[in-house]
Amino acid sequence: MRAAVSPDTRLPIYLQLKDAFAAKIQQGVWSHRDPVPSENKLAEAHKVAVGTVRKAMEGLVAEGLLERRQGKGTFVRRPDFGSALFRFFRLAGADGEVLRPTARILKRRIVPADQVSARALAVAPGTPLICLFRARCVDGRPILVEDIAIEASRFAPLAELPTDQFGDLLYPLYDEVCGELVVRATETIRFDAASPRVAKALELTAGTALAVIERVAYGPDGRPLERRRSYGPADRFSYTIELR
Amino acid sequence: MRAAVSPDTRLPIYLQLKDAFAAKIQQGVWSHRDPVPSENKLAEAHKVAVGTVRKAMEGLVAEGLLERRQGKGTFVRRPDFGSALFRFFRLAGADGEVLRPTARILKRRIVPADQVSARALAVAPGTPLICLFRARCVDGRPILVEDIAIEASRFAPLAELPTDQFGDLLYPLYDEVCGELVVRATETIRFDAASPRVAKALELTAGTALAVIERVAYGPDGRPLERRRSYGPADRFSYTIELR
DNA sequence: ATCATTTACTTCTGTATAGAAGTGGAGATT
DNA sequence: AATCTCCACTTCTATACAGAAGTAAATGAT
Repeated sequence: MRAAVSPDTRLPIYLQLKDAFAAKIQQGVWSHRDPVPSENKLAEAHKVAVGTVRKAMEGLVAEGLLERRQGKGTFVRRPDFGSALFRFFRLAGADGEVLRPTARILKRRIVPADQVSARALAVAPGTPLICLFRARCVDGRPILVEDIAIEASRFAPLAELPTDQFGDLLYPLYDEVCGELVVRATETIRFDAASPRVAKALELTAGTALAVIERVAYGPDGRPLERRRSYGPADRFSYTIELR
Repeated sequence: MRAAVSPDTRLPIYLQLKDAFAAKIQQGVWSHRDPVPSENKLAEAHKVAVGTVRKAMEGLVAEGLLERRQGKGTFVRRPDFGSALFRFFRLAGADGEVLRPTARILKRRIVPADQVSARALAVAPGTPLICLFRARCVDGRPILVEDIAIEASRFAPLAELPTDQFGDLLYPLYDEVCGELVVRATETIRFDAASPRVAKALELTAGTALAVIERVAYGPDGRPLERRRSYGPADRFSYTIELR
């Protein structure tokens, strides 16, 4: 979120602290299993008052990077976008149970980035990308298909890994196999008619109305890691937001 | 958001304060043009420390009810949903200028609430509702049409007011003419094919893909005030969200 | 008259302190 | 062995105070 390149004196201390803490989280110095150092320890270590540490923490909590539990400690919150996409689509079982969609890689190619992908991923046009075509299924029926593009050099292991070993969730894979952590994403929703390729994968007829969700996922340093276009039938789409 | 019916002792002071302040905003005691009382004044008035007032304020700022400006004061932020709908639709002028859509009431009826409307508005089925059919236009061309339902008893003046005097924005009208203030809303997006009635009003052919945005707007006491269904052409629809 | 300074307000930052409240383990009691 | 109490730790609430920094108007000098 924050650039955090400059040492940033002249910024308030609590903001400097916040950046410092954010960096620790990004670099994995603060893991998500055990608590981060206590407010007292941090205050002492940085030679500031506890209240200042607290204020820095509060910012990170508000941004969703940290989570506080009274009596226990403060923990790194690891975001889980794995199932986030399915907010958009009604796929509750008949009795309202939570359905765990499975994933299958239909195709994997390595291609040079075109103009659009290059800009989305902030790389030079022509940079080699790993492009995945993936289906998300419930009860064996495809609900969603996705075009995924990641930079080949950052995700080299995924160019070789057998596609049937990718598992259902990509972001944990990115983390474990490539050391790339997704902390943030933007999504844009629009509507379109199904192309023959997508229609076939979704077992629909071409021209059917689709919801298209275009996501760009960012790493802790703010650089885009992945571009993903998800296609699903428009009549299953439903999304609620809250305005103030 | 908060129920705030109970006097709520045993809650932390700063939360009680927050509720108290929220009530002041809702009731219009704190207007949106001049600043609310300063932290010092409020602390003195409520016999608490300034820091406690501050913390209460911070909550309201986070919720978007207040806005602080250093050196000047703290102000009530009046939400403006008037143009919010148009976040969803690309209607930038060729040169990126901001377009001010106009509104025209096409039809007004008073009908008893059906099951769905009744539940959305939290009234008994059969309660008289004012139903408006409205078009939003840019350059004289309809971009959006809306079905609007409000409780006739709460909005009685609008049953009589000539429809050409409604103006372009409804919420200010609700406030000024009926004393009903919208502070919050939820919107649900889905996709559908155009019915003949809507298609005609939008000057499209029936069956065209539409984006349907269903909004329920709430007053300060948390009661639903308005139910609104907006229809626009799907190919102009585009919406971006941020995930964390 | 115009410009600079002071003054009086506001919110913002930072420190220090005290005790409440939740959590979990060590040790005593039953 | 099971339960209870106490203790050491955590975050949370609340207070008090000092000075920084932004804003705007009154005041004074040129």
